[in-house]
Amino acid sequence: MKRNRPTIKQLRYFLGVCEAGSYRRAAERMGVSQPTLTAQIAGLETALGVRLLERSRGGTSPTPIGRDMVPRARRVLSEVEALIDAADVSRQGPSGTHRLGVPPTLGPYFLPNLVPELHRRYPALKLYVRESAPRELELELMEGRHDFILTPLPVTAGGVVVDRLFEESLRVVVPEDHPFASKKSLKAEDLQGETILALEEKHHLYGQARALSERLGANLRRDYEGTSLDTLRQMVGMGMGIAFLPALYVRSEISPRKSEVAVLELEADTTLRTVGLAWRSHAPNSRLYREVAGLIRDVGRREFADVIRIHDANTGLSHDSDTDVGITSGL
Amino acid sequence: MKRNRPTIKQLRYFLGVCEAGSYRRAAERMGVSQPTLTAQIAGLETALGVRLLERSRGGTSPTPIGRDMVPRARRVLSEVEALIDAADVSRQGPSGTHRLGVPPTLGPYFLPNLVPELHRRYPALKLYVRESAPRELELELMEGRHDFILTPLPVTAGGVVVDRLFEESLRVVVPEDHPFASKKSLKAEDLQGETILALEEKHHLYGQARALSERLGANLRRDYEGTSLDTLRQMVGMGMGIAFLPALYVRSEISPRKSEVAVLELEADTTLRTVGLAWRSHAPNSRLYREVAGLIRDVGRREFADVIRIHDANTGLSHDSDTDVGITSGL
DNA sequence: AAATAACGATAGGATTTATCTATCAGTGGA
DNA sequence: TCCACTGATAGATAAATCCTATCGTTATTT
Repeated sequence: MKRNRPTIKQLRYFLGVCEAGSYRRAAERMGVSQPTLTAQIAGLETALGVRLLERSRGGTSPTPIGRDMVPRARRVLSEVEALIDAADVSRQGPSGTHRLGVPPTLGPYFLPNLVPELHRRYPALKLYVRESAPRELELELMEGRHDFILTPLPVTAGGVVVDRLFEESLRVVVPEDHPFASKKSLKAEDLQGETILALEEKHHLYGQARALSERLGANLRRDYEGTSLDTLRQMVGMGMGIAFLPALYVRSEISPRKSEVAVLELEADTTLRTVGLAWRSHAPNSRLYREVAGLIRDVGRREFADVIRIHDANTGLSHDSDTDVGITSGL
Repeated sequence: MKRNRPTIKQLRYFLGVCEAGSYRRAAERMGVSQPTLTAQIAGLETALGVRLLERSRGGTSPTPIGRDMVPRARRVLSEVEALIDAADVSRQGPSGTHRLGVPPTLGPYFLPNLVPELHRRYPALKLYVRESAPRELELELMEGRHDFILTPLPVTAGGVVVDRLFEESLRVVVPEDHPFASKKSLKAEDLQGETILALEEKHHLYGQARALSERLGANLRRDYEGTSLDTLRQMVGMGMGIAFLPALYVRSEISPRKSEVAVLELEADTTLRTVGLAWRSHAPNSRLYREVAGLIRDVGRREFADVIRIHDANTGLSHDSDTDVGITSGL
C-alpha cells in the first residue's frame, strides 16, 4: 500500500463530495467525471490510511473521521487561496516588502519626504529601511541583505545597476564663537590651518573630508571621530573644530536660530558627493527600482532644490547591461 | 500561459530552495534532482504569475514577493501536516466524533455510567449524544443523522446491523396513598380496572403500556399523556393513575424514601423491553460499534444487574450479513 | 416480480505531468 | 584563462490524471 502525501486536488475533491452529498453531483458541479472523483478520493484515503466517506445507495457522507477532516481540509484550501490572492495582488503592481539600504547620513533626512509619496503611489508595497555604513551597503546588496540601496557613488561591484540621482553639496559648520560665524560663505583658502572633524573611516563622508582637508591645507583631526552626524555637530558646538556636513542634514536638522553652531557655504565646487540608487542587475524588480529613482528625483526637485543638484534620469547607465526580464510584467 | 493551481509539492520545493539557498543543495537535501526543482518552481511561478526566486551565481534567494510567500507556503504545509497527523492518530484506534442517538427514556439513566468507561478505553474518541424519540431514531440513523443508536428492538429497517444488548423490565409506579403502595409486588390480575398513564405514542414505552393494559384489563388513559418519564412520575404522584416505568429509570431517579410514589414489581415476565445497539451495515466503524456493545453489556452487568437482563453477544445477528470491510484496520 | 433509476466501482486507453541523466550556458575567483 | 559553481535545457521514461464505457448493487416504481 503506497502512502503518498495528500494533494490539494484530492482535498478539493473530497470537500466537493462532502458538500454535494454524492460523487455524481460533485462531479457535475466541479466539471470532472465521476470516476475521477472515485480515483482521487480513493487515493486520498490510502494516503491518509483512513476511510473518509461512507458510500451508500442514497449518496455519500463523511465518516466520523471524515467529518473531522472536513474543517482541516478547508483550512488547507483557504490558506492556499490566500496565497494565490496575495500573488494576484502582487501581479497588479509592486508589492511585497522591499528592503532598502541607506547610509545613516542620508536616510533620516531624505526618506521622510520620500516614503509617503511612495506609499501613495504603490499602496501594496512595503518598505523595510535599514541603515548601514555606506562602505558596507554595496557588499550587503550583493549578499542579498538589501534589495536596493541609496548609496554614495561610485559603486565598484559588478552585476549592479546604478541610477545616478543627485549631487549633494557640503556645508561648513563652525562653533558660534568662531571668527567665521558671522560670515555667509568661505573662500577655499580661508580654511588653511583649521582643524577639521570627520566621521569614522567607514563612512563615505570621511573620504570627502580628508580630500578637502588635504586640498585646502586644513588639519583633519583623527583622535576624535564622530559616530554620527549629530555627534559631529555637537563636537563642533563644543569647539573641538569645524566640520563638513551634508547640506541635506544641515537643512533638516540645524535650525538657524537656536543652535550653538553656524552654517556657511564653501566657495569651491568640489564640495559635493554624488548619490545614486543601486540594485542587483538580476533583480526581478528593476523596473520598480528605476521608477523609485524617478520618484526620488521628483521629491528632490520639489523639496530640496536649494541643497542638491538633480541628475537627469540615465536610461542606460549600468555596470551590467542586462536589465530586468521577468514575469512581473505588470510593473 | 497556462495558469494552473499551485500544488503542495511545488510549495514544498519552493520552501526547500529558500531554506537551502540554492537549487542544488535543496535537491540533494530533499532527495530529488536539481532539474526537478527547476521545473516545479517554474511551474509554481507561472501558476502564481509571479517571480518568486532571484537566481544568481552565488545561489538563490527569494524576491520581495517570494519572501512574502514563504510564511504563507509554510502555513499551507503545516495545515497539511496537521491533517496527516490527525489521520495518523485516527489510524491508531477509534477516534473522531461519533454521533450516538439515544431515546430520552434510556440515555440520561444509562449513559452516565457508560461514557467514562468509553473515554478511558478510547481516549481519542468523542461521543456526541443526541436524544430522539425511539420511533425516529431508526429513520434518523438511515438518514445519517446518527452514526449508531441505542434503541428499543425490533428495528425493522434494512441495511442495519443490530446487536441485542439487554432486556429491561418495567416497574409499576403507584401513588403513595394507593392501596397497592404497601405491597411489594403485584399479580397480573391485580391491575384489572386500574387507570394506566403512558407517554405519547411516538415513544416505544407507549406500545408496551397499551399492550400490557389490554392484556391485564386495565384502562389506558389517553387524555393526558406524559411527555417524559419525569412528568409521568409526577402525574402518578398527583393521583392521576398508575404507570409502567422502566426499571432503569426507577432505579436511578426514584429514591424509595422521599418520594410521593411507591414502586412495585409485576409478576408477569412480559413486562420487558429489549434494547439494542444499531448502525448502518456500511458504516466503516462496525468493529468499534460492536466493541461498544460489549462495553455496554459489561457496564450493565456491573451496575444494573438487578434491573436488566443482559443478552449474550450475538456475533452474526444482523439484518444484513455484510459486515465491516474497511481500511480502518487498526480497530 | 420485474423494470427502472441512481449510486459508486472498475477497466482500458489517451494524455499530461513528474522525474531522471546528461549537458549547456553564464559568472566569479585563483 | 581556467576552474568551480550556479541554474537552465533537452530528451527519455515512468507515473499520474482523466476520460468514456460498463459493471454490480440497491431502492423505488410499475
